[in-house]
Amino acid sequence: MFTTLPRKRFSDEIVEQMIGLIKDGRLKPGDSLPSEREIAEKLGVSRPPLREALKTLECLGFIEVRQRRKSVVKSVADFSLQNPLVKVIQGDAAMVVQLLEVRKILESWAAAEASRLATEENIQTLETVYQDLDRDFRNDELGVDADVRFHLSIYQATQNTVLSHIASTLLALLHQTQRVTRQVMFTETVNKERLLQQHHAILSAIRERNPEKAREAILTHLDYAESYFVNRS
Amino acid sequence: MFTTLPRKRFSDEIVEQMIGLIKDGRLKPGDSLPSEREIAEKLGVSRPPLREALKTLECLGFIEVRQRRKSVVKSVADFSLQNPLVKVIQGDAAMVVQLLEVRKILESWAAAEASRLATEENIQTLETVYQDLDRDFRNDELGVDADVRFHLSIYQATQNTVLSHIASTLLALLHQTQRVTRQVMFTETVNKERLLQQHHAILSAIRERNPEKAREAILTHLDYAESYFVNRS
DNA sequence: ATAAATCATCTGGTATGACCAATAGGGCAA
DNA sequence: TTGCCCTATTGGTCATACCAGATGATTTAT
Repeated sequence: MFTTLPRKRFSDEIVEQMIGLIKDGRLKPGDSLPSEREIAEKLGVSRPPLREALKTLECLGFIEVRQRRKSVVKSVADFSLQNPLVKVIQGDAAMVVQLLEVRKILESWAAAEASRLATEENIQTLETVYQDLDRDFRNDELGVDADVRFHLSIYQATQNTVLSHIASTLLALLHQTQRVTRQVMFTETVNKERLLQQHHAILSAIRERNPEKAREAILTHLDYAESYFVNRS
Repeated sequence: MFTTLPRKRFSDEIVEQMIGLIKDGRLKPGDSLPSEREIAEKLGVSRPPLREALKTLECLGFIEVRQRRKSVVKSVADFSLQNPLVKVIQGDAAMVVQLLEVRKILESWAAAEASRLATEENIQTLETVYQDLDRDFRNDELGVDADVRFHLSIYQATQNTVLSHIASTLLALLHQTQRVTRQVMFTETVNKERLLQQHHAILSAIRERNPEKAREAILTHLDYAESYFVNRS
């Protein structure tokens, strides 16, 4: 007779509504949100539930909340550097290896698929990021950011949004662990050259639209990273 | 000289601390947390930031917050049915296909790996879940829960925690969309038989420790699901 | 004695209003 | 024009209060 009313928490409803706005394009990446007080008033809720909703959205990677600045809508592309899940994996060598394993599976497929489906724009992005990586290395920087962006760009070139979203989570996990590994790695200059060359191979393969080559290039790269990590531990 | 103090938000610190407790095993899946007021007092913070921390933990899949009940620690295994990300994918046919694509990649690998690494316990779990699925079907239920558990069990049998965690997110997305698809699917009884047989094939292959067969069985299953979904849309 | 109804208590969800620290932007002074 | 300072505004936090529903023990009726 009567359908039970949802009685959902306000925060969840707000989350849904805002995701809807983002999906519809009424909120675009880069847009900044009004202040919390303003949003709360417009929605007719108080700040605490609103803040919980923002927390959730931050957690899901849709927005970035910055102290004393307005929150901004992120692109799914922007990986969340402060993902708390990082804490789970950090310092756990076994998990780093497991993470690499998962990356091998997904990224080898992504590279092959990107070779087929990448748009000109996707390839342009990859080239740019590669240049950034090259510059970072020459400036004796670790280039972790550029590296993560490079791999993320590959995922995006598959035109698979779901995959991109998962990848951004995975790579955020990577971001922290990388920093330590690389510091050791770069005590030998040759490693830099090798890494750069591996990335170049991946880029070339995708540009040449050669799926098999791209897959192999990625696997070579990840195997190299893994062997280095395993030997170090 | 002086290291800059973190000045992190309380909520983030709480999240880290609780994840630490879970990692250390001092909080085990199934344990119920004290009440919010109690935790807040012990931590020396007020409820709002504490609640934001709990929101984050819920979002990450570590705990489940239930109205008027105490929050409980979840196993990474337990997929969160109310994952807000569901709302993004829901009703978006393109994303459902993308999701299936990602599952093919991960799950075919997982099935093969499970065939190699599954413990006796893992296989026992799979058998039990398969029986549940069979029972549900015979009782004219949709068996979405059992289905999700079945596939999740395969991921867990790979002994890769990172993968299991990702999978639980993916399968939570699936959970909602499945319900609709199946209702249509089961208007024809033959589909039930076929699904059951496909699951049995997967189970058998893993039990026989035959990675290639397991991989093929999974792909057959997912291809079947995809074709059904694509034709329906 | 047992089963059912009752009620105080506890829970999470929300509201309100206040304060803090740090930033951004405008106005002021040089 | 340039550089500094001040203030309004922002997110982060606290304290308190109230609500509605679940819990569990107590009381009541059988």
